[in-house]
Amino acid sequence: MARNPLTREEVLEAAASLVRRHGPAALTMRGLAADLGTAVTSIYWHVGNRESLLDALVERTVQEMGAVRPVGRTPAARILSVARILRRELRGRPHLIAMVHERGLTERMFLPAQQALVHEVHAAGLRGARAADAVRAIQFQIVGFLLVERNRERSPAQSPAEGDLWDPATAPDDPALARALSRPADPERLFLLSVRALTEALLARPGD
Amino acid sequence: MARNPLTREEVLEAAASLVRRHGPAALTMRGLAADLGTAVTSIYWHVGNRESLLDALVERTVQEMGAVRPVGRTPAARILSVARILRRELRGRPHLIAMVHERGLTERMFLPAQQALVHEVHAAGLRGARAADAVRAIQFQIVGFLLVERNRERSPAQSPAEGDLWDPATAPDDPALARALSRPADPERLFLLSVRALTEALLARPGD
DNA sequence: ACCTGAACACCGTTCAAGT
DNA sequence: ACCTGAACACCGTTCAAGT
Repeated sequence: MARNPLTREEVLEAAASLVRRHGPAALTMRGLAADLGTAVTSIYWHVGNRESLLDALVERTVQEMGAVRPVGRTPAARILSVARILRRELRGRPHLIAMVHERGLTERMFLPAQQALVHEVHAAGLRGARAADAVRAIQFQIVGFLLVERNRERSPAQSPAEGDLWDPATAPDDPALARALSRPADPERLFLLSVRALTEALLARPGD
Repeated sequence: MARNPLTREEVLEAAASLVRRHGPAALTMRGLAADLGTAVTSIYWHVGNRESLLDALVERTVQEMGAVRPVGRTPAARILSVARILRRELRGRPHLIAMVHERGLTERMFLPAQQALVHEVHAAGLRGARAADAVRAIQFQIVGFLLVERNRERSPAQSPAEGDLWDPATAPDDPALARALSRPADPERLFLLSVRALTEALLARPGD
């Protein structure tokens, strides 16, 4: 029955794996103890309580999102690459990202990306308060889009579906638009299109 | 001890009030029963169980978000007014909106707004797939921004704070930018600025 | 320093019984 | 048709006791 002494790291690892696979609701202290083959109360010795266990998982996730390396020739292209990188990272950890969001740490998670954006906006020639606005607008745009997209994926069958509302009868004067809106959106395309449009408007804007 | 017979509507009202004030975690079946002065089990007769009670609250919220009346002279102005209206509505029900989001119904909640956006984009001269893209990009932008903003508000003291990262030592070549980023963002200003910039880029873009 | 089982207060839910 | 209390299985957490 002897087993290596339990470590905090083991607890976190098992908990993270549980959350990754089945979401935070599936993480019960008793279930986790069963997974680890220890008494429930041992876990408390290592991580305090459930709340601080979740905090630790969130903290881990925030750290993991730290690396952002923009690529591309122009500032606009490099900004777009930041968007692309963030999208990929986010989509790999849906439950953990949701937990970061619930805890109000979404912004902190994106600070490294913000630094990258500052650099690019600066390279594009923006300065001062105008540069700050551009950085924040793009940051909000990227993060916001990804939150909406995640929601859409997890979403149950929608009723009424977008399609039901946009059949030709509702918009008789533009069947192509009705058709486009009744098809599911391609999120990646829409994402890149949106970031590109916003970036263009923000970088092009001259001083007033 | 006689009291009017409990109704489903009463249960929903009491539950909604509880959630509005203290969030969904504060809604326990036993606590709700105590508020209503009935046995816990009566509630089950009226609403099934906790899950479907929450579903009903969410459904209510989605319905309440139905009315959108754009105002303004130009399509761009009217789109901005839609954004403004949505922002106000959302901010009045933070907990309920979070629940809508958790249930993956954010999109459905915004269908009326989508219809309004279609109308405006159409008035601005966009047609077909291009119009559909513009509508969706703006919709994602608005919804996403509001989700991020809500997160920021609920957020605990951030460490490191934005300010810590953007002190003059970090960005020595643009003190005005460092200063701007170390001040808290003004969300309303940033929101309107972002929507305006994106709308401008999307409406101005000619066919290719 | 680390682990354990027993116990506590709290959940949501079911059910048989009442009127 | 509507309400009730008792009971069940499940939580997170504490604590005194072990090694």
